[in-house]
Amino acid sequence: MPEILEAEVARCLIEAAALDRPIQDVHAPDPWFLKGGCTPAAVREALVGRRCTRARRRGKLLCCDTDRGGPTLGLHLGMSGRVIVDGTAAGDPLRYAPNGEDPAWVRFGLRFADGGHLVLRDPRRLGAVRLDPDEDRLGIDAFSLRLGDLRPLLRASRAPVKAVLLDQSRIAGLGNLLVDEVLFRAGVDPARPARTLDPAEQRRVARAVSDTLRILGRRGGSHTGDHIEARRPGGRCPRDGAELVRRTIAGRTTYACPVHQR
DNA sequence: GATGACCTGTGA
DNA sequence: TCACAGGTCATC
Repeated sequence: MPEILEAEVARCLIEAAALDRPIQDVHAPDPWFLKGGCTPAAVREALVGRRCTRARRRGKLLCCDTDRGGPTLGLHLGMSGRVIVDGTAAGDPLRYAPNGEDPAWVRFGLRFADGGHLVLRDPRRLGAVRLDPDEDRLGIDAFSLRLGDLRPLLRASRAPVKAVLLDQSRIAGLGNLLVDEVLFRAGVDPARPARTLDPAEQRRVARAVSDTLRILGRRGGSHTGDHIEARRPGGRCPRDGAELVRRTIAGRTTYACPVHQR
């Protein structure tokens, strides 16, 4: 599913292919998909005639600024959303999500005056579009997370370390798969109360976040982790061969190695 | 901070 | 036919 890596790929696609093209029409066939109280008519009114000037990202949220004082268009991919510009989709096929092309899955689109279009396709309908999203509700972007940012977050919480890493208001961008991969690499049990991590473990987690984003980013997304293939009942740890333990932590399915994640 | 609802395609 | 996947939000 889309996490920060998929969002970044989508941002790059928008930046490369959708900026500075006048918006001629807005396609919003699914009012439910529009959040923050806006309607298809309001979005059309706000965007038609403008151009996107910049594509930014904070965590998993895509922000497209528009010209002449227009609103920022916020796009969220939910768990199955993909951005498509002129028929080209960003990134690899998604795991746990359909990858077909059913037109009914198009939840939102911009048609440009030149005839091209930007589309958000989301079979599961858990994505969202809104105008002027509140970006400050999100914490520090995971790409810029440093040990000095992470340490106080961990020290301040009795919740499982996994819950802290998943909390978008503290660290923006990490989803279920990336967090499991990070803790796998760091050798830390996801259920450990965050504040019980010692300085060496804090360092390993901070390092694992940046390593994981860099390495999986190069490989092509959050579904390319070392840990992912073992992510099934009976799966074995690729590091030491132990059978992974499946639990629910922070409300999410969690796989961890009972031998080296302590 | 934890839990369940939201939504729907997939695979058993 | 049904459990399950998961990001986010409302509610406890």
